[in-house]
Amino acid sequence: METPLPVDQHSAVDIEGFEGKFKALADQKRLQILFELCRREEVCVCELSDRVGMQQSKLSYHLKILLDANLILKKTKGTWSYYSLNHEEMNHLLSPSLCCLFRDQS
Amino acid sequence: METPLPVDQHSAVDIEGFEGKFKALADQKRLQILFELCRREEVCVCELSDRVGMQQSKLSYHLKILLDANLILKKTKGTWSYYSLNHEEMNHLLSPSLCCLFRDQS
DNA sequence: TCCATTTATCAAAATTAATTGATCAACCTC
DNA sequence: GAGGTTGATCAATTAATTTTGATAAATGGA
Repeated sequence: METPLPVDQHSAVDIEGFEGKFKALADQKRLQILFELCRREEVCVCELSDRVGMQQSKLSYHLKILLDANLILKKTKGTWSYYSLNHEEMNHLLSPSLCCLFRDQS
Repeated sequence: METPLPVDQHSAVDIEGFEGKFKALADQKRLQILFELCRREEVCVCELSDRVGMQQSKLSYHLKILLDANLILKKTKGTWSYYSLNHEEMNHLLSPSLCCLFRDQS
């Protein structure tokens, strides 16, 4: 049996939110997706599927995780879904040097 | 069957290394540990165990993951192990605003 | 030496996450 | 409306991670 959680209000609140974001980043395939999204403006699922060599259902699974973590954004046009990087969120999370990996070099 | 991996040399190399670091960050208990380590210089396992309310074997398991990811440092004195935050690595990884969560406010 | 303390590690069980192939809903064109 | 396309979701399987309690190694003190 463990003693109850430590009780730093501040940490409890903030840390919970970050777990999800780091979980989303903690996967090579999802990093690959983010890296790819960086290099294009908006990409539809079928194009992304080609680019990263991942079957559609698997890709949708990972995109959902990234979307739930608010690391990417989604725009729907008819049957198509276009995904893009949430630069603001990424920059808020990662160091400037790391951001470069996930942002256009220009 | 999936097509082979996408072939951006640069991404492949860099991304692989970050997966491990983000994996280490992707857990509430480990974020708690990091947060706690921030507020002290060097902390031994038994003190940390009290502070975060986690049994010793579990804590050692998580400390090892953080250590393997190079996010924390370890110093041994006799039977005691003292852990501390690897500020350099954390700062290299996280945004300045996020670093603050894991660094002394001074 | 004997005993208590600190910490790491192990194997088993429990929990959580990822993959797969199939299906479904929405939309578009003819 | 029929048929094709896009993309989300589902259930079942597989894989990976975490938890647990026990044990072991190393140290220090009586």
